Amino acid sequence: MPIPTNHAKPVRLTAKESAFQQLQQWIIDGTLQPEEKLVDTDLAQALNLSRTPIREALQLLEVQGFVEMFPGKATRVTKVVKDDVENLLPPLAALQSLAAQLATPKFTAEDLASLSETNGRFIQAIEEKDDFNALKIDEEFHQIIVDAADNPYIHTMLDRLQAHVRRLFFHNAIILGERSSEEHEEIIKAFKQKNPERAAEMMRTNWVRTIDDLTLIGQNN
Amino acid sequence: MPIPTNHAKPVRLTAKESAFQQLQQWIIDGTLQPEEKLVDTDLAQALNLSRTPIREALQLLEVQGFVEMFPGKATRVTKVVKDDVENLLPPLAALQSLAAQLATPKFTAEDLASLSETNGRFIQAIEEKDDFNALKIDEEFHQIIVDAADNPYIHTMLDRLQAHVRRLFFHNAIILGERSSEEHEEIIKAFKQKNPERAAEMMRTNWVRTIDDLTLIGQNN
DNA sequence: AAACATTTGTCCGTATGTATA
DNA sequence: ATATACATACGGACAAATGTT
Repeated sequence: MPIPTNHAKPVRLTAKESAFQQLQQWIIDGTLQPEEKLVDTDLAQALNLSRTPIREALQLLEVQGFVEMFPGKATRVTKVVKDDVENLLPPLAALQSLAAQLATPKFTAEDLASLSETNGRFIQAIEEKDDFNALKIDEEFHQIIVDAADNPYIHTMLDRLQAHVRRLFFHNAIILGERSSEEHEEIIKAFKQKNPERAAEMMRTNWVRTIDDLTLIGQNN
Repeated sequence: MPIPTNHAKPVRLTAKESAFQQLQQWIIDGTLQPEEKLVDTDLAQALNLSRTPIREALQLLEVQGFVEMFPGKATRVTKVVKDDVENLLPPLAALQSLAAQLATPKFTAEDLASLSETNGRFIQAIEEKDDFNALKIDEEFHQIIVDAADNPYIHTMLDRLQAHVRRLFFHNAIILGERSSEEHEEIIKAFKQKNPERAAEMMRTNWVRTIDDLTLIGQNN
C-alpha cells in the first residue's frame, strides 16, 4: 500500500484542525450526544486549548451540519433524525453513480486490482458479521472510485455525506446487507468493460437497494 | 413576490456573517482577484472590524472553495480555472436532476404558477440580452424546484455549486443560451403531468446541453 | 547563517445580549 | 418586571512560524 503523499496540505497539525477532528469524532461516535449543549470554555479545557480554535472548529462543524449555532444564544450538537437517511441517501446515490460514470475511463489496472482486493476484504467482514469494519471497507471501496473520478466538488460533497452516514451507523440507523458484495463485483465488471453507463446504473442500484432495505427496517420499528 | 420567511435563522446579522457575505461577493464579482493575497489585518481595517470575524469568514470561504489557506504562510483567493466548469456542471446536473425528480410530487399549484411566471421573465431577459439578469432569474427558477424538493443536503450542495457558477459567469466563462427557456417549459410540463422520471431527464438534458455549449465555446478560444 | 520583518495562530479580557430566578 | 448569572461575539495583544535580507 503506497503511503498517501501528503505533499499538498498537512504540514503541521494546527490546533483548530486537531480540535475539529476530535470534536467531529466525538459527535459521530456519540461521545457528544445529539442536542448536547457545547460550551466553548468547557471544550477548551477538555482539549487543553484556548477558546479560539474551539470556536473555529465549531463553525466548520456547523457548515458540515453536525453543530447548530444560535448566535448569542447557544451552540448544540444537531439532532440525529433517523429518517434523515431518506434525505441523505438519494444525493449520495446520485453522486456515487456520477462518480462511477466519470471514473470508468480513468481507471488503471492497479485501481481495478485494488477494487477487487478491497471487495474481498468487504466479503470477509460481512461473513464475520463485523459491521463496523464492513462499513469502513465499503467506504474504502467507494473512495477508490471517487478518487479516480478526480473531481474536487464531488469529492468534498461525498466526504460530507459519508460522515453523516457514519454518524447514523453509530446511532444504529444503518446496517449493510450481504447483497452489496455481489453488486460491487458487477460494478467492477462494468469498469473493466469500460461501460460508464452500466457502471453508473449498477452504482445507483447498489444505493437504491440500500435505501429500500433501510425503509423496510424502519417499517418494522 | 412573497417575502422570504426568515423565521428560522437570521435574528441579527453578526459581524462574521456580514464579513462573509461581503468577501464572498467581492471574490465572485472579481473585486478580489484570483490568487490575490488576503491579509486579515487589511481586510479588518477595510470593513471596520477586528481580525476575528474576518478570520472566521475566511475559514468558511475556504470550505466553500473560494479561498485557500496555507497555515502559517498565507491565505489567497483561489484561482479561476475556466475549465473548472467541466468539474462543476456534472454534479450540478446530477443534483438538479435529482431535485426535479424529488420535487415533482410535492409541487403546489402556486409553485407551478411561480415557475411559469419566472420562466416568462427569463425569456424576456434573454430577449433583451441581459445576461446578468438571465442568470439571476435562471437561478430563481431552479431555486423554486430545489426548495420544493425539500432536502437540506441537496439544498446546501447546490447553493455552493451555484456560487461557483456565478463566479465563473463574472469571469466571462459562462453564458446562457436561448434554448434554456424552451427546456424550462418542458420541465414544467413534466411537473404538471406528475412524471418525476421525465422531469429528471429533462433537467439533465437542460444542463448537459449547457455543458456541450460551453465546450464548444471553449474550443473556439 | 542569523537576525529582521511580516503575518499568521493562539490566548484571554470585555461587553453585549440572552436566559433564569 | 428587575435583577442576576452566564455564554457568546468581538477586540486587541502576544507568540510562533515563515520568508527575506
